[in-house]
Amino acid sequence: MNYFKHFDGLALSILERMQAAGDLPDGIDFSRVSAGSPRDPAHGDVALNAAMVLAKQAGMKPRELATRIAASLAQHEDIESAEVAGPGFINIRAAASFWPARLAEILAAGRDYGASDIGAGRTVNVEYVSANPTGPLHVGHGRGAVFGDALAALLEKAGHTVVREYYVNDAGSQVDTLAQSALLRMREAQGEDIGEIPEGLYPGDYLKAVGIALAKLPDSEQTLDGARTVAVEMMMDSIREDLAAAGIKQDLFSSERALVEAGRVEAAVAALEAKGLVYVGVLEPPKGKLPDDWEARPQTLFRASEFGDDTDRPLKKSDGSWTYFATDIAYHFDKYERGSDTLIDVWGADHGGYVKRVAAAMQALTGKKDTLDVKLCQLVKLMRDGKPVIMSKRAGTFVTLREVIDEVGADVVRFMMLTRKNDAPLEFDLARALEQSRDNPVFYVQYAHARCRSVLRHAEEAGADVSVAGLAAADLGLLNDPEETSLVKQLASWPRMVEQAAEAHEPHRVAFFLQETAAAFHQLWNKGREDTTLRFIQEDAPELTKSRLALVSAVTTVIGSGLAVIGVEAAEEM
RNA sequence: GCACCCAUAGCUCAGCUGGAUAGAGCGCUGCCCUCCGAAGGCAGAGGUCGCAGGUUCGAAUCCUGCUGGGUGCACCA
Repeated sequence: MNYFKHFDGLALSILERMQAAGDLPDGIDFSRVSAGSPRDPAHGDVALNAAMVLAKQAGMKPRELATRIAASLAQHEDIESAEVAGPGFINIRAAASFWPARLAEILAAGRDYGASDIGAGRTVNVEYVSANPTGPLHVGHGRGAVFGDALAALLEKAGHTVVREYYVNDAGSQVDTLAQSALLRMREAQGEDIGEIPEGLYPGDYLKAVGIALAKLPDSEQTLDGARTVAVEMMMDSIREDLAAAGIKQDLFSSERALVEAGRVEAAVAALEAKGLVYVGVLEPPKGKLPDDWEARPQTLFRASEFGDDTDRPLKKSDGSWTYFATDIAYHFDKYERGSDTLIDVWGADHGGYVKRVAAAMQALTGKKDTLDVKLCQLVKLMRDGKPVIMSKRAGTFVTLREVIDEVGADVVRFMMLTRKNDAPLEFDLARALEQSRDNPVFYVQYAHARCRSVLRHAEEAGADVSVAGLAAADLGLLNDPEETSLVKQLASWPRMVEQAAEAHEPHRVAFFLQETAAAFHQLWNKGREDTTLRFIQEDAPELTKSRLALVSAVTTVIGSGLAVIGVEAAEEM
């Protein structure tokens, strides 16, 4: 249960009753009424803004209205008190039984705790990674991969049906370059001295294996077409291995080539044409510094500027073939027509300039403004002990995702990639990621979980029943220390976190929530060092011990549930 | 020149879609191991939320204009 929504609902039903009784005018807008947490926990458990938001429409003073709402709220069995404070806040204190009930809920739900139905089964398509099949994944791809994967899991937890998709750019000139590079490696494999790899071809050693494979094929398949197929297949295999090593799961690998061959581009452009949004024209030269080879020429254009883009955009190249943009329109339209009403693309920040035109095309085709949400991931700066790791594609020393995973492990990579919001650059320090200290968020969260497990093991050795069923039988009302209640509140806010992070498409919030939860637990733990009556295991008080073990168990549940969204294993021991 | 993103403690960053006295970590100062894991925790110092306006009961958050940084800017993918 999202308990904020619960109290929100209580308030709304009171407001509706007041309206029915004529105490509030009809047609009043309740949509801005919402429950939040009070700045100071001493104020109560939940703060309600209803009176301040509605005062003007109701023609009443905020505090006056608040007093009346509060009086009704205080009647409810879940509410111990409702007090008016400040400019018109209603501070609600939940009934004594409320928090133990949340704890019981956590224990009963297990790892599913936090699941929500706000998605209502609607289908969301999350497209991520989609790296060109021309080489191994690098660290930047890794960020998008983790982000997309965690977002997909988050949306699923919030009740959406999710399609996790990878768009394979297996058509176009980059793949031709790949094929040519592979053919060169084939000649190398056949014993020819190929010397330096010419400028414009891919120099990476990873293509040697492709060359060897090509050399084994019959002559009839040692063509550009054959090389294209083999190279893309082998590159995708290696990418899939990298993804598997990172624990990234994708349901669908869509082929650009297949899309083009199925005539989807013509269909999408025809759909735009039917709306009168395609024409042949000459674009203004770009402002500022002009490309050397710029020349005015007539092109087939899409009226992107009518949908918020800066200029109209070409659909055809000068040789008459489709632009990448045209196939991309077709691809996005295809995803939409396959039944996803929301499309999320996870891109590198270097594609930022491309967002508007795709969004424009989607708006033109669907008539809706917000079907597409593009999440741009900023650069990952790889560090070691505070010093940047030198990355250079030219020198062949660029760091692959695989290398980083091999060094620090997939769990660490996944967590670290979510310690910044997607639109901020991320510094990833390889040394710090393995450090066992407060500095290292992955460790800190894992440590909290391991500590909990350790307590439960100790209790079990001492003969306590730490099974979920055993703990559920505990008298959870015995947990009345403020530190304990505040930890329960933290745990109980997980369902709301899931909903908010899912709505905002921001999986990093889960990583921060986990750190806060871990901190709340470590805090309580250390309280027990100073005040022995606060320790979880009280030998002379088995009932109290049981209820405290239930709390500890709930901590493992919530941390485990959060880590599952990120795709990180919860540690039993460190 | 234009578009998008960013600007919050000395440093690295959160900030619940507009709420009350803006929060963590690192660093600094002083503390806490006879103990279920000190691989942790407590307390203190540290802020004109880049600047200037605007919107309203209320702005770090929304709008406008600046300043400073990042990214990208015919037909490439």
